Amino acid sequence: QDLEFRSLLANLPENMKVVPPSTSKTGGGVLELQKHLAIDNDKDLDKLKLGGTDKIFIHSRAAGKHGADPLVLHIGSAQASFTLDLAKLNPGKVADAVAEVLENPKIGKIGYDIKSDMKLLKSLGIQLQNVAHDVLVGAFLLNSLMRAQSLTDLAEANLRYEGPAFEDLPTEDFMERGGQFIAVIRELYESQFHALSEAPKLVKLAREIEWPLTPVLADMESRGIKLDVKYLKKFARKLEDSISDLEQTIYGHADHEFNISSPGQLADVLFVKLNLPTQGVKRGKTSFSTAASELDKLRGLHPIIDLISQYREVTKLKNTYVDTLPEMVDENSRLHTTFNLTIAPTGRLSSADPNLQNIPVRTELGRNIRTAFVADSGNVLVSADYSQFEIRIAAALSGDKGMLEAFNRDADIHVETAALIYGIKPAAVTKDQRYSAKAVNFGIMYGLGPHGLSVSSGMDYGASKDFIDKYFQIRPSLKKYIELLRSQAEKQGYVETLLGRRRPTPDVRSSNFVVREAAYRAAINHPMQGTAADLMKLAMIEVAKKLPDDAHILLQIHDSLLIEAPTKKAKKVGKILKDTMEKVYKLPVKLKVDISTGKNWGEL
DNA sequence: CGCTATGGCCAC
DNA sequence: AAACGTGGCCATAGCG
Ligand SMILES: [Mg+2]
Repeated sequence: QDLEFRSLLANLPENMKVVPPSTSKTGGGVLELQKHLAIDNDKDLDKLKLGGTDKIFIHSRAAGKHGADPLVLHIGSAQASFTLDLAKLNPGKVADAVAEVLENPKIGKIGYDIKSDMKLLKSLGIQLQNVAHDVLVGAFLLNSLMRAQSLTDLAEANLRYEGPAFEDLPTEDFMERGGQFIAVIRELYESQFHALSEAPKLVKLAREIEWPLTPVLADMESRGIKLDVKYLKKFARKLEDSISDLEQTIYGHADHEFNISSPGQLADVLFVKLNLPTQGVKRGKTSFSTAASELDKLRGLHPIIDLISQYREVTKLKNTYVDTLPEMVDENSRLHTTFNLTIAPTGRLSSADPNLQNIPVRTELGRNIRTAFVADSGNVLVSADYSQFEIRIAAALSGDKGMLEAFNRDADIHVETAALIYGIKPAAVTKDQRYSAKAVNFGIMYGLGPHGLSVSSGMDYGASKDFIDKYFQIRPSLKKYIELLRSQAEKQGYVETLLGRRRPTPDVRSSNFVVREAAYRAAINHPMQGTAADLMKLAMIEVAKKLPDDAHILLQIHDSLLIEAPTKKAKKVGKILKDTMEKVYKLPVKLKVDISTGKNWGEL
């Protein structure tokens, strides 16, 4: 009915369903629909004609995750579009019909979330070449604060589309509206092409980073990483025993059973039943906080505190990782994450379902989970970590002489910072002094203030203020740089990374102090976190090009890459990684990458 | 039962 | 009221 002759179509044989060019009324806007043909039997595949074009538009749907069990492929040029019923068509014949176009590096591919299309095509044995534009990523580059990201959201916001949603459609409707999908993607592309013409840095960022990164991420997600499920199940039983013991001891101290995982019930036990002091303990909306930072203030007052901390650590590991990850492996015991490109305004990737960017490493107990991530037989895992990545970038962006000099002679930046602040020689810096300096080196990049430092360090407010003042005395360029960012956020309305990735800063003009200051801190952090993210992406593209065919990037964790490679090639791969990553971009600061190799991730 | 808010905590 | 940035996910609790 959108096209006004649905009933006519319904009475035609499938292969006669040719819809002529038309316009589709969609409320305020009008979609320019091209001639469209649905193909659901192999002999009609020869009707698929996309020749004589340098761009094609695609969109697809699969029943399974990561492109498994493909259902539909919409594919179109500026003149005509086609819908392939992949459930009915022979996969080999589909591949024969479309590979010439999809694998042709001279024909640019344009879509919405092309990474998903690429994974579907991979499952058909098709390696899509030449990502020319992704309207999801394009919209995000133009406004990285954009949260409404569905195709319908984009069409409504940019094309004045007011028709029915494109999401949550029965497959039948998804197929029937192929012409509309292609038309919306084409019109969003045209709209973004125009908008980007006024932001040449974003065009370059897209062309040199986001588009070439897309196939790299699709490969990483499709390949997955092997999990030793047996090992984790054994670890689960250990944790279970530990949890039972902790529970019984905690109930003993409380004199009754309660749900330790309920912050409300726990607060009741601590502050009412056991009468522990609430002075200096943070208040939440509902009750006194029982967060780890608050339990620290009560440690030593009662043996139950330490038990609760242990209970939290063990149940966190068991519920979030040990019990969950084995449920998510494929038939080859491999885990497939999804790397999202359009969540973090700084340009970082995020990882979800499962999140493989937050696998524990800090505690001995937690590191057991990393041990369960293993190389396939005959292979090893190779990790490559940028050392002090964001702080080095802070030095480069601010041009701070002291920091640049320290990094360029490979000094320990936290020791150097402590020595300057305390006015002593680096060799005389104590562990505590280094620890304080480290907290500030990191904190400054997040817009840390005296209050925050006092809360996290235990120093009083005055001492914290002195410490930060001294810090800026020894890093004057960094202070100036932060002031510049605050001013840019306010006067220009956005801040940007070295490569021009923008973050709009509307909230620095908020009348609410909390909202306004939070916006300034995000603005300060953006160029450092974002430049690191940009350079890591660039490194991934280069690494993927240079690795031998039997070595593969599996994961990216912001400043590190995890690679799976044949044991025999581990050394060679390590060299490629270190060399490529350290030289990724010409900066006034040296970049340093540490390489490590092992059979599992816990060894690295 | 699914959705949302809250408190909490894992990573960089 | 909060005071340190970027994420994702867990259990609990309340609601319709
Ligand atoms: Mg590191």
